[in-house]
Amino acid sequence: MKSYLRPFLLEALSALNIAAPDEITLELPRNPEHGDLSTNLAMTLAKAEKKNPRELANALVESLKSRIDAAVVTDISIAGAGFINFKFADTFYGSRLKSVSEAGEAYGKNAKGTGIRVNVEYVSANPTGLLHVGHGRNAAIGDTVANILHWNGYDVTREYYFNNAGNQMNNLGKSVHKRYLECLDAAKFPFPTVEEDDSLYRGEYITEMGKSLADKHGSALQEASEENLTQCRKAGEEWCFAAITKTMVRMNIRHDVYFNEDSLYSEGKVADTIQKLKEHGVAYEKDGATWLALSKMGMQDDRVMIKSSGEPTYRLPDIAYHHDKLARRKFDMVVDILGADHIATYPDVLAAVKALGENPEKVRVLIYQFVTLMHNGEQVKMSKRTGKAYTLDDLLEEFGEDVTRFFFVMRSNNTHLEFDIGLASEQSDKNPVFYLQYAHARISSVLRQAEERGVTVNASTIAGAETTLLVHPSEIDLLKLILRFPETVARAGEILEPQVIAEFLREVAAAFHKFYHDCRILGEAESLTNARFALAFAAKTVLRNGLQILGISAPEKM
RNA sequence: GCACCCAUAGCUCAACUGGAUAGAGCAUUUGACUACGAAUCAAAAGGCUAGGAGUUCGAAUCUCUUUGGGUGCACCA
Repeated sequence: MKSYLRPFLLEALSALNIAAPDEITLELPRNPEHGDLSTNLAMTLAKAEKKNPRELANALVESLKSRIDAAVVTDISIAGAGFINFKFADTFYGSRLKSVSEAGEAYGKNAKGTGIRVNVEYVSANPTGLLHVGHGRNAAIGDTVANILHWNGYDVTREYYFNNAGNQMNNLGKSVHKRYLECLDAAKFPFPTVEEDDSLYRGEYITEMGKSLADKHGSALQEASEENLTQCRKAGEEWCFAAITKTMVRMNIRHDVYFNEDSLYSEGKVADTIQKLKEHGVAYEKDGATWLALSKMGMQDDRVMIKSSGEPTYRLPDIAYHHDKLARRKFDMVVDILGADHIATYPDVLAAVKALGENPEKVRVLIYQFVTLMHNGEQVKMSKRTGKAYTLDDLLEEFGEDVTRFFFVMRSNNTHLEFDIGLASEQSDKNPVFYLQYAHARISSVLRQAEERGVTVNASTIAGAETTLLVHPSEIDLLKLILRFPETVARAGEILEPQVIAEFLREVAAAFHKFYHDCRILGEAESLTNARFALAFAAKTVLRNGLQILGISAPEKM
């Protein structure tokens, strides 16, 4: 609809000698009495043109009426302070249904991002343990955003920044070694309590690793030498990596690139970065440490990049990593998915990237708020002390990948997410995932029955259908939604919010259920049945494609 | 103490980045299966968008401020 009107609006503007604004906003009015689309063009231009908005609107409407086919747009009117409202003919929607069958599995895609290489980095959990619930939201958002960008035509690389260097990894090695010792002789080498050493990892998986090392090597690794600790660390890293990828696969997620942090060191990129920062005058030495001069870049305090001990802080490899993505690998756009606890860290990195001559606007940082697990109205606490926490695997085990993924993206990124365990396990109308899937299964069921009656419904059904027969309000509502899918994908691609897709699909499902309730499909006159087959098939296409973007299955039966 | 995020129906959240009468789901109440899946549909009720001031044709949205939550403020990541 919008794409139908835009050219006419541009023509009308130029006929009136008015420069077109960058963006012509066309909106769906909340109130259906205001027509099917509306624009505030006259109001936004009134000031610059020094005209009364309504006067301007009048001129525009006159000009539009002479250009637009009255059989397609049945009414163009002015309302309120100067809104121009458009009313489309009911038959217009049906006539556009062909676009669904022509595109098929690609319906909803656009080519906006053609030729633009984008790197989406998500999950990126340290290989020091199992993925927990928070990582789940990161994973679901990241993967869905990657899908959304793909549907917008971008050339997408899915990347996992594998944080396998640094202090946390050493702590992992130490923890495994202590468990290993405990396994050899618990009396002689008791595992330290939290009070004694709070840097240790305490999950059961550490004990498991210690045990397997003890089985394999006996007492050979007993000495806490660097060599032995390295071996423990390696074993821990491998174990965690295997566990993490397994969880990802289960969630229907496959990264294209696992970028190892330690490669930044081994390939000299960290050293190179610090060198370049110094050349640009934004790094200096003080008190035996190397600092990033953020105060020179309009920020408050300088921060340490290399500690006086010689170890880098997280900041330095992060800068090197982003510089690598932009300068060496030349991505046109870089998307980072970060939890709210990292909100204060990325401006440093962006400032440094800018100092290195790259455009920080190429980096889009998506911050998501935390997840609280709720059960019977009470918060499920996670315990650091015992190392026991609800893992992502637990959720997948209990609810399956569809429900888990959906719950993580059904709220906008920037709102706290309540993951209601009771609701997720409910296989009923309360559970929004089933609502969507049920609509898809219901359509599938009808199409199966058509098949039994010797009618195969497919894309050519739409091409051959008499769509002018689709005039029931429920049919029109469903048609409108189906046709809005491409612009919804485009919008999701602009704001990078998966929730937009989830909410849209809920609307489509609701419109289908209502249509199904109000209008019979089977057993009507052949032409009407066929038209409704076409509509149902189009709805199924939208649901299937949309669910695919969310990484959720579209079942034929439930 | 300083910075960032948030506050919308009883609960969980929307509101197309400034548009017209703020919308959904759940919960509550009440209706609809002798025809395609009732995991569905329909109806009712529910609001001074936390409080206050400002910006303009127009504010839940932008600015300031008060209150009440979250997060971060290391030579941790």
